[in-house]
Amino acid sequence: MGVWVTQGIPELGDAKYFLNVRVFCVLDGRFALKRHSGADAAELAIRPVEKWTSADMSAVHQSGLLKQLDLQRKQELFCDCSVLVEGQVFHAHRNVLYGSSGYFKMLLSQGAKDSLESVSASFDVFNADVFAIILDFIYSGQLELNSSNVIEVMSAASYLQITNVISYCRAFIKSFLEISIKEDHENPYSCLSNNSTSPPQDSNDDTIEPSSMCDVSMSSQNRLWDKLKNEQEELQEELSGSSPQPSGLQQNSPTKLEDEEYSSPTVSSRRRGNRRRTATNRLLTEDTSLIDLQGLVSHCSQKADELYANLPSIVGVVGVFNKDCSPSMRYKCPFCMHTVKRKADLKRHLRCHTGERPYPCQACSKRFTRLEHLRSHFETIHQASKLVCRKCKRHVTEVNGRVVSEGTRKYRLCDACIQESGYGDIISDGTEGNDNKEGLMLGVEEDVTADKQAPWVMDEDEDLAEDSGADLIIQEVDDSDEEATQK
DNA sequence: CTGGGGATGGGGCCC
DNA sequence: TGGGCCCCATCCCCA
Repeated sequence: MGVWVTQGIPELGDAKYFLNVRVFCVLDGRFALKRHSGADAAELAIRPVEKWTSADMSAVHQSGLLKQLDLQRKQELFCDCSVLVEGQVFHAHRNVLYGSSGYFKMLLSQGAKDSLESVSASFDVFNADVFAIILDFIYSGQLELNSSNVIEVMSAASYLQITNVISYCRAFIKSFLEISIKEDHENPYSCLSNNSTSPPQDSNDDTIEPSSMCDVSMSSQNRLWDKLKNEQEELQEELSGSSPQPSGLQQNSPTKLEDEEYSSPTVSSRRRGNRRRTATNRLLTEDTSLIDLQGLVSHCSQKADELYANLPSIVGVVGVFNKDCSPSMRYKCPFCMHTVKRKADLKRHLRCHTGERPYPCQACSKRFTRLEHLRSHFETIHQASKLVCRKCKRHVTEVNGRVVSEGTRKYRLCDACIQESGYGDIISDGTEGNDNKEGLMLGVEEDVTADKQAPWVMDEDEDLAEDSGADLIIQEVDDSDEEATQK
C-alpha cells in the first residue's frame, strides 16, 4: 500500500482536466514523481529508496508529517482550535491554520498568542461543506473542486486568504471554461444565441476571460457565469435591501469571533472602532512606561507589512453589478464587509484593523494613521494655528492676542483673558505659531527658549520625511530603527 | 446629568 | 497611486 501525496490538484471533478500537478508516491520503497500536464500524466522519476535524493527525502518527510497532522486532526488529538461553521465544529491545530491562512494568521496573532487556551472562531459567510474542503486541503494538499463548488470554495479561500486555493480555483475556472468552449464548438447545436447574459467585460483578475466567452450561451461557462451573476445579484440585494449606503451588507456580520470584534464602517462599527482607537490611544498616551510601546508599534507595523505582502491579488476584489448589469469592481476588506473603490483606500482602511499608526507626532509621541490627521493635530495642539481665544472664544490676531504654552500644548489667548488669568509667566512670543514650524525645522534661532528646549525640536541633522508633512516636524519613522535605537 | 465644543478617526473623492 | 480636502461620526472633556 503506497502513500500518494499530491502537490496540486489530482482530479478536477467533472471538468475532466488536469492542471500541472506533481504527484509523488512512496510505494514498495520506491519514490515516484509524476507530473500531469493537460490530460496526460508524465512520470518524471521512479527511484528505489536507496537512490532517493535529498529532495525526495524532504518531500516524503513533509508529506508524512502532514499526514500525521491530518490524522491527529481527524482523531481530535492535540487540537487547540475549533472552528464553528453553520453549527458544525471543526477541530484543528492553531499552528497549521496560522501557517496556511492569512486570515487565521491575523486572528491568532492578535488573540491568545501566548495563552494555552483553546481558540475558536465561527463563520457564517460560507457553509460547512466548503470549509471542510478547505480544511482538507490545508491538511492534505488535496482540493476537491468541481464546477458546483468552485465559486464557494474560491470565495471562502479569498475570505480566509489562502492564496494557493485561490490560484487553484482560478486555474480551475479558466480550464473549465476552455473545455466548455471546446465542447460547445464541437457541438454547434448547443450554441444558442442569447446576448442577454453577456459576461463582464471588465475584471481585475483573469479568473474569467471575457473574450473566451463570447457568443456561447447556455453552455457550461455560462451556467458558471449565471451562478456568478446570481451571487452578485444576491449581494446587491443585500446591499440595497438593508441600507441605502453601499456598506449596507455589513448588517450581516460575517464572523463572530470570541477574541476579536470585527467592525464594519457603519455608525455602530465606528463606535466600536473608536473604542478600539481609544484603547490604543490610551496605551499610547497614558502610561507608556508600563508597556513596550516600541514593541507594540513594531508589532502592528510588522503585522501590517505582512498583511500587505500576503494580500493576494484577488483578495478583496468583488464584483458588484450596476443597474445596467455593467460590472463595478470594488475592493473588499478581508476583515470586515466594507468595500471600497480603490486599492489605496483599502490599504488606508486596513490600518484600522492592523492598528498601524505610521505617523508619530514628535511633540507628544501620539501616533496617527494618516499624515493629514497628524498635521491637523500638530497645527491645533502644538502650533495654536486657530486664531481663536481659548477662553472667550473670540477671534484674536497677532496684535491683540498671544500664544500660550502649557507643556507641549499651545493655544491662543486674547490680551484681556491673559491679564485676567495671570498667564504672564508662561506667555510665548506671539510670532510663533505658524511661523514657528519653519523655525523648528530649519533650526532658526528663536526668541522663545521654551521651544528651543522642547524635546520635540528637531536637529538639523535629523532626517525628515520626504513627504510634504516634513515641514511640520512630521517624520515617518521606521519602527525597526526606533526599536534598535531604544536598545 | 447634560449639552456644547474640541479632538480624533474614517470614508469618499478630487487632483 | 498617494496626498489632500471635505464631511461626518464618535469620544472625551468641561462648564
